[in-house]
Amino acid sequence: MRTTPIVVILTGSAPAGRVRVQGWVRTRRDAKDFSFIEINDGSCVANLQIIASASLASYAETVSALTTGSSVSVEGDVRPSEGKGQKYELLATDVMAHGIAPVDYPLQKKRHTFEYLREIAHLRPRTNSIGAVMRLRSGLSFAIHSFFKEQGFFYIHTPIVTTSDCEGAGEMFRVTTLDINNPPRTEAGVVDFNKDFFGKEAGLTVSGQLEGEICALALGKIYTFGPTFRAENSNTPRHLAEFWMIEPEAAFYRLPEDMDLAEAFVRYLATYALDNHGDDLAFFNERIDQGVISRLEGISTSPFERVSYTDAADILMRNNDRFAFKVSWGSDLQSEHERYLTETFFKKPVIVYNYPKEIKAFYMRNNDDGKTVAAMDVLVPGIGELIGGSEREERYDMLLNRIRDIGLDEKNYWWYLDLRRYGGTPHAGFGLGFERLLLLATGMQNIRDVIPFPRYPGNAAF
RNA sequence: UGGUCAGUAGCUCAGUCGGCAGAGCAGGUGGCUGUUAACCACCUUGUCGGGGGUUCAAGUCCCUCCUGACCAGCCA
Repeated sequence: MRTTPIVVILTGSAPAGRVRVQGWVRTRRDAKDFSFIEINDGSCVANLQIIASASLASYAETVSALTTGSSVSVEGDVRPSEGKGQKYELLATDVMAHGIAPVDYPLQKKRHTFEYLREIAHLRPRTNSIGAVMRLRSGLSFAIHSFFKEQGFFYIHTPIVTTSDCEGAGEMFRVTTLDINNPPRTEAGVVDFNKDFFGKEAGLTVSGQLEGEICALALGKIYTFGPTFRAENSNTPRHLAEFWMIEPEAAFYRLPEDMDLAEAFVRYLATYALDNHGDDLAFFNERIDQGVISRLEGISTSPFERVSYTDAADILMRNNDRFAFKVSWGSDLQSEHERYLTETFFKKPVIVYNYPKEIKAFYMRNNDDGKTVAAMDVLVPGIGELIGGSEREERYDMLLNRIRDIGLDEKNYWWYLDLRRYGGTPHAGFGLGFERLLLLATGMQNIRDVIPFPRYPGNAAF
């Protein structure tokens, strides 16, 4: 007999008839002549209630031995529930245990802290919260591809191992096959990376942007969606050492089109979550964050605020008395400033654009005012920076001067400069941190709980 | 990495002024029975994060180390 997912049974317009379900026991309650068994198979947040009669052949040996966490196959007939709280239930004709969980099963029938669940990452996907996160994560991953396909973007695979550092994006993890206890050295005594596997220093990518630009200047519109690594000693609820980033890049786009794309993208994903993950969102709204659905509805329906850095700085300077760090034109926006703009002043997602060039990366396009670059950040309530993007400097001389001005070695960027020499075009793109999007979509507080196996300083178990 | 707070039973936590180690849940036994984190009664469970110090006496005060969370920085 084929197995029926619990989500299919519970969302059916009529009882599903004779079925087999397979999953894990959440709880068992014994009545006089039968037991209630609630099982969850991961297909949805809801459990299926099983009625296991004491007259079953397997009752004494199997049913009465079932504990929270045990795995079972159950066959029976779906029928309308006699009790309150569920539409259907399964009257079992056979209950078979695959594995009985001993009494030291770490997940109890009660609320656990997320800190505790991180210590048992091999079992936490069986919880309602993490299960819902992972289903939504899967759904939004699919939606990302749908959006870009609909918009005519091609999915590009940029390298994980790289020898180019996207300057300013962060510290890289080193990739090497050298013997770290006895590396080859040059006559000067420094480690000789010419003898390393790739013939030079290599690391894990901190961004696919530079390679993305290569492909955009051939295919027009592209995006990447892959793992990204930052070896920063960051200890916050918003940072991971390994995270997934979406980076679209489009030839002939300028900053306004880039902002339009970012806004349409976030709105599409919010709408997708509301339309396709209502049950999981209802769970988050009830148990995690009572504002999450209304926030997604706001994103889905109302335009983002757009404000230039200069105007944003004016707003902040008028309220300087409320900040620990006072704002003046040219200062970088601190977390408290970003959150004031999006959470207090505008109370919705805000796109800040045209930042002072001194506080932004070398590849961003200089504006004609000589002071600012065509950069933009999308700030959202509760998180701060969700997206960072820019129009790229496509003018060869301007880019070369910028590289020299800030002391980078132009030889390391020869191919990046070549793109400007051979048929360069205006182009723009941005990076969106997938886990930060999931924080927004779930209302979860810590980024370590929206990825199955989080990596952060001191932690890469599992 | 800096700042703040925390670490007590398997889990979630209380523990007052330094004076016998506690509750709920989980687990066990019995009862009840269409339950919903089932319910009722009784019972079991401790390296009070590690080390050192002060004291007649330390979960409690001091020093130190470890671990975690939050805030800040780095950014997505």
